[in-house]
Amino acid sequence: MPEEIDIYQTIKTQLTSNGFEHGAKLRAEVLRDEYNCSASTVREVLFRLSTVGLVDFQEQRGFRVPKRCAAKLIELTHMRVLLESEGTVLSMRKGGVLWEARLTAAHHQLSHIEKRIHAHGDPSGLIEIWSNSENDFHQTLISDCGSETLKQMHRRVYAQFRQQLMVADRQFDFISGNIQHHAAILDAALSGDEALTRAKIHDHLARHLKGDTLASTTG
Amino acid sequence: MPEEIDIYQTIKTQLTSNGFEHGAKLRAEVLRDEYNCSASTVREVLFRLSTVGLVDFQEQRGFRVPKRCAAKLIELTHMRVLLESEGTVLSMRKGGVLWEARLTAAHHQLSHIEKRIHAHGDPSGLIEIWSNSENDFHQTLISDCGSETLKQMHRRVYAQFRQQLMVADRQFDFISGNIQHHAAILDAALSGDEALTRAKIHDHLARHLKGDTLASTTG
DNA sequence: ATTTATCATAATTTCGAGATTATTGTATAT
DNA sequence: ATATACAATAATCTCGAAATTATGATAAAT
Repeated sequence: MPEEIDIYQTIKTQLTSNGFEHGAKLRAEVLRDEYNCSASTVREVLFRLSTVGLVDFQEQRGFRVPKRCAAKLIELTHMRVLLESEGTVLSMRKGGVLWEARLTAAHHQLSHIEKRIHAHGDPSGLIEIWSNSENDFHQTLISDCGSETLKQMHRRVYAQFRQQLMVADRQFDFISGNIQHHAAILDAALSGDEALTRAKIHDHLARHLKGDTLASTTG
Repeated sequence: MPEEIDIYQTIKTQLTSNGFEHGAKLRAEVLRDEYNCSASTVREVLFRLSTVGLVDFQEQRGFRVPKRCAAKLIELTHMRVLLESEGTVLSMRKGGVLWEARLTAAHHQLSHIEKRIHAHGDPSGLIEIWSNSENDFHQTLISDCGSETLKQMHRRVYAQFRQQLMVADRQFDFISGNIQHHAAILDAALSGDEALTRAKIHDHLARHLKGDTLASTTG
Protein backbone atom coordinates (compact mmCIF):
# COMPACT_ATOMS: atom_id res chain seq x y z
CA MET A 1 0.00 0.00 0.00
CA PRO A 2 1.34 3.43 -0.88
CA GLU A 3 1.35 5.34 2.34
CA GLU A 4 2.42 8.68 1.00
CA ILE A 5 -1.20 9.51 0.26
CA ASP A 6 -2.20 8.64 3.82
CA ILE A 7 0.67 10.61 5.28
CA TYR A 8 -0.25 13.56 3.09
CA GLN A 9 -3.82 13.54 4.39
CA THR A 10 -2.72 13.04 7.97
CA ILE A 11 -0.29 15.94 7.99
CA LYS A 12 -2.79 18.10 6.11
CA THR A 13 -5.40 17.43 8.75
CA GLN A 14 -2.93 18.24 11.50
CA LEU A 15 -2.05 21.49 9.78
CA THR A 16 -5.68 22.59 9.55
CA SER A 17 -6.79 21.49 13.00
CA ASN A 18 -4.21 23.06 15.21
CA GLY A 19 -1.92 20.05 15.28
CA PHE A 20 1.15 22.28 15.05
CA GLU A 21 2.18 25.60 16.52
CA HIS A 22 2.06 28.60 14.23
CA GLY A 23 5.52 29.21 12.84
CA ALA A 24 6.79 25.85 14.11
CA LYS A 25 9.59 24.19 12.25
CA LEU A 26 8.73 20.98 10.44
CA ARG A 27 11.75 18.73 10.39
CA ALA A 28 11.50 15.66 8.24
CA GLU A 29 13.97 13.75 10.40
CA VAL A 30 11.76 14.37 13.43
CA LEU A 31 8.36 13.75 11.84
CA ARG A 32 9.41 10.43 10.34
CA ASP A 33 8.92 8.74 13.70
CA GLU A 34 5.31 9.86 13.91
CA TYR A 35 4.43 8.18 10.64
CA ASN A 36 6.81 5.24 10.47
CA CYS A 37 8.45 6.21 7.24
CA SER A 38 11.65 7.70 5.96
CA ALA A 39 12.62 11.35 6.00
CA SER A 40 12.48 11.47 2.21
CA THR A 41 8.81 10.57 2.20
CA VAL A 42 8.00 13.25 4.73
CA ARG A 43 10.01 15.72 2.70
CA GLU A 44 7.98 14.97 -0.41
CA VAL A 45 4.75 15.45 1.48
CA LEU A 46 5.89 18.76 2.93
CA PHE A 47 6.96 19.89 -0.50
CA ARG A 48 3.54 19.19 -1.86
CA LEU A 49 1.83 20.92 1.03
CA SER A 50 4.01 23.95 0.46
CA THR A 51 2.68 24.15 -3.09
CA VAL A 52 -0.82 24.32 -1.65
CA GLY A 53 0.05 27.05 0.81
CA LEU A 54 -0.30 25.06 4.03
CA VAL A 55 3.46 24.96 4.59
CA ASP A 56 6.11 27.61 4.09
CA PHE A 57 9.29 26.56 2.33
CA GLN A 58 12.63 28.30 1.99
CA GLU A 59 15.44 26.66 0.13
CA GLN A 60 18.22 25.42 2.35
CA ARG A 61 16.18 26.44 5.36
CA GLY A 62 13.49 23.81 5.43
CA PHE A 63 9.79 23.87 6.15
CA ARG A 64 7.69 25.84 8.61
CA VAL A 65 4.06 26.18 9.58
CA PRO A 66 2.84 29.56 8.28
CA LYS A 67 2.58 32.12 11.04
CA ARG A 68 -0.62 33.95 11.81
CA CYS A 69 -1.01 37.10 9.77
CA ALA A 70 -3.95 39.48 9.69
CA ALA A 71 -3.38 40.54 6.10
CA LYS A 72 -3.33 36.94 4.91
CA LEU A 73 -6.58 36.15 6.70
CA ILE A 74 -8.20 39.11 4.99
CA GLU A 75 -7.00 37.94 1.60
CA LEU A 76 -8.27 34.43 2.21
CA THR A 77 -11.62 35.75 3.41
CA HIS A 78 -11.93 37.89 0.33
CA MET A 79 -11.24 34.83 -1.81
CA ARG A 80 -13.80 32.80 0.06
CA VAL A 81 -16.44 35.43 -0.59
CA LEU A 82 -15.54 35.57 -4.25
CA LEU A 83 -15.45 31.82 -4.87
CA GLU A 84 -18.28 30.87 -2.55
CA SER A 85 -20.66 33.49 -3.94
CA GLU A 86 -19.90 32.50 -7.49
CA GLY A 87 -20.15 28.78 -6.81
CA THR A 88 -23.40 29.14 -4.89
CA VAL A 89 -25.08 31.25 -7.54
CA LEU A 90 -24.05 28.77 -10.22
CA SER A 91 -25.44 25.93 -8.13
CA MET A 92 -28.70 27.84 -7.73
CA ARG A 93 -29.00 28.31 -11.49
CA LYS A 94 -28.65 24.63 -12.18
CA GLY A 95 -31.75 24.58 -10.06
CA GLY A 96 -31.53 21.01 -8.86
CA VAL A 97 -33.98 19.89 -6.25
CA LEU A 98 -31.36 17.41 -5.16
CA TRP A 99 -28.98 20.24 -4.42
CA GLU A 100 -31.61 22.07 -2.39
CA ALA A 101 -32.26 18.90 -0.46
CA ARG A 102 -28.61 18.29 0.25
CA LEU A 103 -28.13 21.89 1.29
CA THR A 104 -31.11 21.77 3.60
CA ALA A 105 -29.80 18.57 5.14
CA ALA A 106 -26.32 20.01 5.63
CA HIS A 107 -27.77 23.10 7.24
CA HIS A 108 -30.03 21.07 9.47
CA GLN A 109 -27.11 19.17 10.90
CA LEU A 110 -24.98 22.28 11.30
CA SER A 111 -27.83 24.16 12.90
CA HIS A 112 -28.43 21.35 15.35
CA ILE A 113 -24.82 21.39 16.52
CA GLU A 114 -24.62 25.15 16.73
CA LYS A 115 -27.73 25.35 18.86
CA ARG A 116 -26.30 22.76 21.20
CA ILE A 117 -23.07 24.72 21.48
CA HIS A 118 -24.98 27.92 22.05
CA ALA A 119 -27.10 26.39 24.78
CA HIS A 120 -24.26 24.55 26.42
CA GLY A 121 -21.90 27.51 26.38
CA ASP A 122 -18.78 25.41 26.12
CA PRO A 123 -17.91 24.08 22.67
CA SER A 124 -14.90 22.06 23.86
CA GLY A 125 -16.09 18.60 22.97
CA LEU A 126 -17.94 19.61 19.83
CA ILE A 127 -15.23 21.54 18.04
CA GLU A 128 -14.25 18.76 15.68
CA ILE A 129 -17.77 17.76 14.72
CA TRP A 130 -18.80 21.41 14.32
CA SER A 131 -15.77 22.05 12.15
CA ASN A 132 -16.72 19.16 9.89
CA SER A 133 -20.32 20.28 9.63
CA GLU A 134 -19.36 23.86 8.86
CA ASN A 135 -17.02 22.63 6.16
CA ASP A 136 -19.71 20.38 4.76
CA PHE A 137 -22.29 23.17 4.60
CA HIS A 138 -20.00 25.52 2.73
CA GLN A 139 -18.82 22.80 0.36
CA THR A 140 -22.41 21.86 -0.34
CA LEU A 141 -23.25 25.44 -1.23
CA ILE A 142 -20.92 25.26 -4.23
CA SER A 143 -21.17 21.54 -4.89
CA ASP A 144 -23.32 21.84 -8.02
CA CYS A 145 -21.55 24.77 -9.63
CA GLY A 146 -20.32 22.52 -12.44
CA SER A 147 -16.66 23.48 -12.11
CA GLU A 148 -14.21 21.09 -10.51
CA THR A 149 -11.60 23.83 -10.79
CA LEU A 150 -13.64 26.24 -8.71
CA LYS A 151 -14.36 23.62 -6.08
CA GLN A 152 -10.73 22.64 -5.85
CA MET A 153 -9.62 26.24 -5.41
CA HIS A 154 -12.25 26.79 -2.78
CA ARG A 155 -11.13 23.72 -0.85
CA ARG A 156 -7.63 25.10 -0.88
CA VAL A 157 -8.60 28.57 0.25
CA TYR A 158 -10.86 27.14 2.92
CA ALA A 159 -8.06 24.96 4.29
CA GLN A 160 -5.69 27.91 4.53
CA PHE A 161 -8.43 30.03 6.06
CA ARG A 162 -9.03 27.47 8.77
CA GLN A 163 -5.33 27.08 9.40
CA GLN A 164 -5.06 30.82 10.02
CA LEU A 165 -8.00 30.79 12.38
CA MET A 166 -7.15 27.77 14.47
CA VAL A 167 -5.81 28.56 17.89
CA ALA A 168 -5.55 26.08 20.74
CA ASP A 169 -8.31 26.16 23.36
CA ARG A 170 -10.09 29.11 21.86
CA GLN A 171 -13.60 29.02 20.45
CA PHE A 172 -12.20 29.03 16.94
CA ASP A 173 -14.45 30.54 14.38
CA PHE A 174 -17.65 29.96 16.26
CA ILE A 175 -19.83 32.83 17.34
CA SER A 176 -23.51 32.77 18.20
CA GLY A 177 -24.30 34.96 15.19
CA ASN A 178 -23.36 32.03 12.99
CA ILE A 179 -26.75 30.47 13.60
CA GLN A 180 -28.58 33.40 12.02
CA HIS A 181 -25.94 33.78 9.32
CA HIS A 182 -26.18 30.23 8.11
CA ALA A 183 -29.96 30.31 8.17
CA ALA A 184 -29.98 33.53 6.17
CA ILE A 185 -27.70 32.01 3.53
CA LEU A 186 -29.90 28.95 3.26
CA ASP A 187 -33.10 30.98 2.94
CA ALA A 188 -31.62 33.27 0.34
CA ALA A 189 -30.31 30.36 -1.70
CA LEU A 190 -33.64 28.56 -1.65
CA SER A 191 -35.53 31.75 -2.52
CA GLY A 192 -33.58 32.08 -5.74
CA ASP A 193 -32.47 35.65 -5.06
CA GLU A 194 -28.88 35.75 -6.31
CA ALA A 195 -27.98 39.22 -5.09
CA LEU A 196 -29.37 38.49 -1.64
CA THR A 197 -27.45 35.23 -1.46
CA ARG A 198 -24.20 36.97 -2.36
CA ALA A 199 -24.89 39.59 0.29
CA LYS A 200 -25.57 37.03 3.01
CA ILE A 201 -22.41 35.10 2.22
CA HIS A 202 -20.48 38.33 2.42
CA ASP A 203 -22.10 39.33 5.71
CA HIS A 204 -21.31 35.97 7.22
CA LEU A 205 -17.58 36.42 6.63
CA ALA A 206 -17.44 40.19 7.02
CA ARG A 207 -16.08 40.08 10.56
CA HIS A 208 -12.81 38.73 9.18
CA LEU A 209 -12.40 41.74 6.92
CA LYS A 210 -11.69 44.28 9.64
CA GLY A 211 -9.17 46.80 8.44
CA ASP A 212 -9.54 45.65 4.89
CA THR A 213 -8.13 47.73 2.09
CA LEU A 214 -9.81 45.42 -0.40
CA ALA A 215 -13.31 46.72 -0.86
CA SER A 216 -16.12 44.32 -1.56
CA THR A 217 -17.15 44.14 -5.16
CA THR A 218 -20.52 42.53 -5.29
CA GLY A 219 -22.20 43.77 -2.10
CA MET B 1 23.38 25.24 -5.39
CA PRO B 2 20.00 23.61 -5.02
CA GLU B 3 18.95 22.77 -8.52
CA GLU B 4 15.50 21.48 -7.72
CA ILE B 5 14.14 25.01 -8.03
CA ASP B 6 15.70 25.41 -11.47
CA ILE B 7 14.43 22.05 -12.62
CA TYR B 8 10.97 22.91 -11.35
CA GLN B 9 10.91 26.10 -13.41
CA THR B 10 12.36 24.37 -16.45
CA ILE B 11 9.80 21.58 -16.49
CA LYS B 12 7.01 24.02 -15.72
CA THR B 13 8.01 26.12 -18.72
CA GLN B 14 8.11 23.04 -20.92
CA LEU B 15 4.66 22.06 -19.75
CA THR B 16 3.16 25.44 -20.59
CA SER B 17 4.91 25.96 -23.91
CA ASN B 18 4.15 22.77 -25.73
CA GLY B 19 7.34 21.00 -24.64
CA PHE B 20 5.45 17.75 -24.17
CA GLU B 21 2.68 15.94 -25.99
CA HIS B 22 -0.79 16.07 -24.46
CA GLY B 23 -1.32 12.92 -22.45
CA ALA B 24 2.34 11.94 -22.68
CA LYS B 25 3.82 9.87 -19.92
CA LEU B 26 6.43 11.58 -17.76
CA ARG B 27 8.90 9.00 -16.54
CA ALA B 28 11.36 10.19 -13.97
CA GLU B 29 13.97 7.64 -15.05
CA VAL B 30 13.85 9.05 -18.57
CA LEU B 31 13.70 12.75 -17.73
CA ARG B 32 16.68 12.58 -15.38
CA ASP B 33 19.03 12.62 -18.35
CA GLU B 34 17.61 15.90 -19.61
CA TYR B 35 18.41 17.68 -16.38
CA ASN B 36 21.47 15.86 -15.09
CA CYS B 37 19.97 14.80 -11.82
CA SER B 38 18.54 11.74 -10.15
CA ALA B 39 15.13 10.23 -10.69
CA SER B 40 14.13 11.13 -7.15
CA THR B 41 14.61 14.82 -7.81
CA VAL B 42 12.50 14.66 -10.95
CA ARG B 43 9.87 12.77 -9.03
CA GLU B 44 9.65 15.48 -6.40
CA VAL B 45 9.30 18.13 -9.05
CA LEU B 46 6.54 16.22 -10.83
CA PHE B 47 4.77 15.71 -7.54
CA ARG B 48 4.77 19.41 -6.91
CA LEU B 49 3.59 20.19 -10.41
CA SER B 50 0.75 17.73 -9.99
CA THR B 51 -0.41 19.70 -6.95
CA VAL B 52 -0.58 22.78 -9.15
CA GLY B 53 -2.56 21.01 -11.85
CA LEU B 54 0.04 20.99 -14.59
CA VAL B 55 0.67 17.26 -14.24
CA ASP B 56 -1.73 14.40 -13.66
CA PHE B 57 -0.79 11.85 -11.04
CA GLN B 58 -2.21 8.43 -10.28
CA GLU B 59 -0.78 6.36 -7.51
CA GLN B 60 1.22 3.40 -8.69
CA ARG B 61 0.71 4.59 -12.26
CA GLY B 62 3.00 7.55 -12.45
CA PHE B 63 2.75 10.99 -14.01
CA ARG B 64 1.18 12.22 -17.23
CA VAL B 65 0.69 15.47 -19.09
CA PRO B 66 -3.00 16.39 -18.80
CA LYS B 67 -4.87 15.67 -22.00
CA ARG B 68 -6.80 18.33 -23.85
CA CYS B 69 -10.35 18.66 -22.61
CA ALA B 70 -12.99 21.14 -23.73
CA ALA B 71 -14.77 21.18 -20.39
CA LYS B 72 -11.57 21.93 -18.53
CA LEU B 73 -10.72 24.82 -20.81
CA ILE B 74 -14.15 26.29 -20.17
CA GLU B 75 -13.68 25.99 -16.42
CA LEU B 76 -10.28 27.63 -16.60
CA THR B 77 -11.62 30.43 -18.77
CA HIS B 78 -14.44 31.02 -16.35
CA MET B 79 -11.91 31.26 -13.53
CA ARG B 80 -9.77 33.67 -15.49
CA VAL B 81 -12.73 35.96 -16.03
CA LEU B 82 -13.63 35.80 -12.37
CA LEU B 83 -10.14 36.41 -10.99
CA GLU B 84 -8.96 38.80 -13.66
CA SER B 85 -12.06 41.00 -13.42
CA GLU B 86 -11.86 41.14 -9.66
CA GLY B 87 -8.12 41.82 -9.61
CA THR B 88 -8.36 44.51 -12.26
CA VAL B 89 -11.19 46.35 -10.56
CA LEU B 90 -9.30 46.29 -7.28
CA SER B 91 -6.20 47.63 -9.00
CA MET B 92 -8.31 50.40 -10.53
CA ARG B 93 -9.65 51.41 -7.12
CA LYS B 94 -6.22 51.74 -5.64
CA GLY B 95 -6.00 54.31 -8.38
CA GLY B 96 -2.25 54.38 -8.75
CA VAL B 97 -0.80 56.40 -11.57
CA LEU B 98 2.15 54.02 -11.49
CA TRP B 99 -0.20 51.14 -12.20
CA GLU B 100 -1.77 53.00 -15.12
CA ALA B 101 1.68 53.71 -16.45
CA ARG B 102 2.81 50.11 -16.16
CA LEU B 103 -0.40 48.90 -17.77
CA THR B 104 -0.03 51.32 -20.63
CA ALA B 105 3.55 50.22 -21.14
CA ALA B 106 2.64 46.54 -21.09
CA HIS B 107 -0.13 47.16 -23.58
CA HIS B 108 2.11 49.19 -25.82
CA GLN B 109 4.59 46.36 -26.11
CA LEU B 110 1.89 43.75 -26.62
CA SER B 111 0.15 45.88 -29.20
CA HIS B 112 3.38 46.39 -31.09
CA ILE B 113 3.99 42.66 -31.37
CA GLU B 114 0.42 41.86 -32.28
CA LYS B 115 0.41 44.39 -35.09
CA ARG B 116 3.61 42.92 -36.45
CA ILE B 117 2.11 39.45 -36.37
CA HIS B 118 -1.07 40.68 -38.00
CA ALA B 119 0.85 42.41 -40.78
CA HIS B 120 3.30 39.61 -41.32
CA GLY B 121 0.68 36.91 -41.35
CA ASP B 122 2.95 34.23 -39.94
CA PRO B 123 3.53 34.31 -36.18
CA SER B 124 6.06 31.45 -36.19
CA GLY B 125 9.08 33.31 -34.90
CA LEU B 126 7.16 35.59 -32.57
CA ILE B 127 5.18 33.06 -30.63
CA GLU B 128 7.41 33.01 -27.59
CA ILE B 129 7.79 36.77 -27.30
CA TRP B 130 4.08 37.29 -27.89
CA SER B 131 3.26 34.70 -25.27
CA ASN B 132 5.43 36.52 -22.75
CA SER B 133 3.91 39.89 -23.57
CA GLU B 134 0.38 38.58 -23.34
CA ASN B 135 1.16 37.05 -19.98
CA ASP B 136 2.74 40.28 -18.82
CA PHE B 137 -0.26 42.37 -19.84
CA HIS B 138 -2.72 40.20 -17.99
CA GLN B 139 -0.53 39.95 -14.91
CA THR B 140 -0.15 43.72 -14.89
CA LEU B 141 -3.90 44.16 -14.96
CA ILE B 142 -4.21 42.55 -11.54
CA SER B 143 -0.76 43.48 -10.21
CA ASP B 144 -2.01 46.16 -7.77
CA CYS B 145 -5.03 44.33 -6.45
CA GLY B 146 -3.40 44.06 -3.03
CA SER B 147 -3.87 40.31 -2.69
CA GLU B 148 -0.94 37.96 -3.16
CA THR B 149 -3.38 35.10 -2.84
CA LEU B 150 -5.44 36.27 -5.78
CA LYS B 151 -2.37 36.84 -7.91
CA GLN B 152 -0.98 33.43 -7.09
CA MET B 153 -4.25 31.73 -7.99
CA HIS B 154 -4.46 33.64 -11.22
CA ARG B 155 -0.92 32.64 -12.17
CA ARG B 156 -1.90 29.05 -11.61
CA VAL B 157 -5.09 29.25 -13.62
CA TYR B 158 -3.32 31.10 -16.39
CA ALA B 159 -0.61 28.44 -16.61
CA GLN B 160 -3.16 25.66 -16.88
CA PHE B 161 -5.15 27.65 -19.40
CA ARG B 162 -2.10 28.09 -21.60
CA GLN B 163 -1.20 24.43 -21.26
CA GLN B 164 -4.64 23.48 -22.53
CA LEU B 165 -4.38 25.84 -25.48
CA MET B 166 -0.88 25.05 -26.66
CA VAL B 167 -0.70 22.93 -29.75
CA ALA B 168 2.36 22.46 -31.90
CA ASP B 169 2.63 24.60 -35.05
CA ARG B 170 -0.76 26.18 -34.62
CA GLN B 171 -1.35 29.86 -34.05
CA PHE B 172 -2.02 29.23 -30.39
CA ASP B 173 -4.32 31.70 -28.78
CA PHE B 174 -3.61 34.49 -31.19
CA ILE B 175 -6.37 35.95 -33.32
CA SER B 176 -6.50 39.32 -34.98
CA GLY B 177 -9.39 40.38 -32.77
CA ASN B 178 -6.97 40.38 -29.84
CA ILE B 179 -5.66 43.75 -30.90
CA GLN B 180 -9.05 45.41 -30.42
CA HIS B 181 -9.80 43.35 -27.33
CA HIS B 182 -6.66 44.37 -25.50
CA ALA B 183 -7.11 48.01 -26.46
CA ALA B 184 -10.69 47.94 -25.21
CA ILE B 185 -9.61 46.50 -21.88
CA LEU B 186 -6.93 49.15 -21.50
CA ASP B 187 -9.30 52.00 -22.35
CA ALA B 188 -11.97 50.75 -19.99
CA ALA B 189 -9.49 50.34 -17.14
CA LEU B 190 -8.08 53.84 -17.62
CA SER B 191 -11.57 55.35 -17.88
CA GLY B 192 -12.45 54.06 -14.42
CA ASP B 193 -15.61 52.32 -15.54
CA GLU B 194 -15.64 49.09 -13.54
CA ALA B 195 -18.61 47.43 -15.20
CA LEU B 196 -17.24 48.19 -18.65
CA THR B 197 -13.85 46.78 -17.70
CA ARG B 198 -15.41 43.57 -16.46
CA ALA B 199 -17.41 43.31 -19.68
CA LYS B 200 -14.36 43.79 -21.88
CA ILE B 201 -12.35 41.18 -20.02
CA HIS B 202 -15.25 38.80 -20.42
CA ASP B 203 -15.62 39.54 -24.12
CA HIS B 204 -11.93 38.97 -24.69
CA LEU B 205 -12.13 35.44 -23.36
CA ALA B 206 -15.68 34.64 -24.46
CA ARG B 207 -14.61 32.64 -27.50
CA HIS B 208 -13.28 29.95 -25.15
CA LEU B 209 -16.68 29.55 -23.51
CA LYS B 210 -18.43 27.94 -26.47
CA GLY B 211 -20.87 25.36 -25.25
CA ASP B 212 -20.66 26.61 -21.72
CA THR B 213 -23.17 25.50 -19.15
CA LEU B 214 -21.69 27.99 -16.71
CA ALA B 215 -23.42 31.28 -17.34
CA SER B 216 -21.54 34.51 -16.88
CA THR B 217 -22.26 36.27 -13.65
CA THR B 218 -21.08 39.81 -14.04
CA GLY B 219 -21.70 40.50 -17.71
C1' DA C 1 -11.32 -19.40 -29.52
C1' DT C 2 -11.72 -17.38 -25.16
C1' DT C 3 -10.56 -17.24 -20.57
C1' DT C 4 -7.69 -17.91 -16.52
C1' DA C 5 -3.28 -18.68 -14.17
C1' DT C 6 1.51 -18.07 -13.85
C1' DC C 7 5.71 -16.03 -14.66
C1' DA C 8 9.05 -12.45 -16.47
C1' DT C 9 9.70 -7.76 -17.15
C1' DA C 10 9.22 -2.97 -16.29
C1' DA C 11 7.71 0.85 -13.61
C1' DT C 12 6.86 2.96 -9.20
C1' DT C 13 7.68 3.69 -4.25
C1' DT C 14 10.56 3.77 -0.26
C1' DC C 15 14.70 4.09 2.02
C1' DG C 16 19.27 5.28 4.38
C1' DA C 17 23.58 7.13 3.49
C1' DG C 18 26.83 10.47 1.51
C1' DA C 19 27.52 15.27 -0.09
C1' DT C 20 26.45 19.97 0.46
C1' DT C 21 25.15 23.94 2.96
C1' DA C 22 23.56 26.53 7.05
C1' DT C 23 23.95 27.41 12.05
C1' DT C 24 26.17 27.75 16.33
C1' DG C 25 29.99 28.31 19.42
C1' DT C 26 34.78 29.60 20.34
C1' DA C 27 38.90 32.02 19.95
C1' DT C 28 41.52 35.87 18.29
C1' DA C 29 42.17 40.65 16.98
C1' DT C 30 40.89 45.38 17.00
C1' DA D 1 33.28 45.18 24.39
C1' DT D 2 32.54 44.45 19.58
C1' DA D 3 33.68 42.39 15.50
C1' DT D 4 35.77 38.96 12.57
C1' DA D 5 37.63 34.32 11.43
C1' DC D 6 37.50 29.72 12.07
C1' DA D 7 35.93 25.21 13.59
C1' DA D 8 32.23 21.96 15.13
C1' DT D 9 27.74 20.71 14.79
C1' DA D 10 23.32 20.20 12.76
C1' DA D 11 20.34 20.58 9.13
C1' DT D 12 19.19 20.15 4.23
C1' DC D 13 19.75 18.21 -0.45
C1' DT D 14 20.90 14.61 -3.70
C1' DC D 15 21.49 10.14 -5.00
C1' DG D 16 21.41 5.03 -6.38
C1' DA D 17 19.70 0.87 -4.93
C1' DA D 18 16.36 -2.27 -2.67
C1' DA D 19 11.44 -3.36 -2.04
C1' DT D 20 6.91 -3.17 -3.79
C1' DT D 21 3.54 -3.15 -7.28
C1' DA D 22 1.84 -2.91 -12.03
C1' DT D 23 2.20 -4.55 -16.89
C1' DG D 24 2.65 -7.81 -20.54
C1' DA D 25 3.65 -12.40 -22.37
C1' DT D 26 3.20 -17.28 -22.32
C1' DA D 27 0.96 -21.51 -21.25
C1' DA D 28 -2.84 -24.34 -19.47
C1' DA D 29 -7.79 -25.16 -19.15
C1' DT D 30 -12.58 -24.69 -20.36
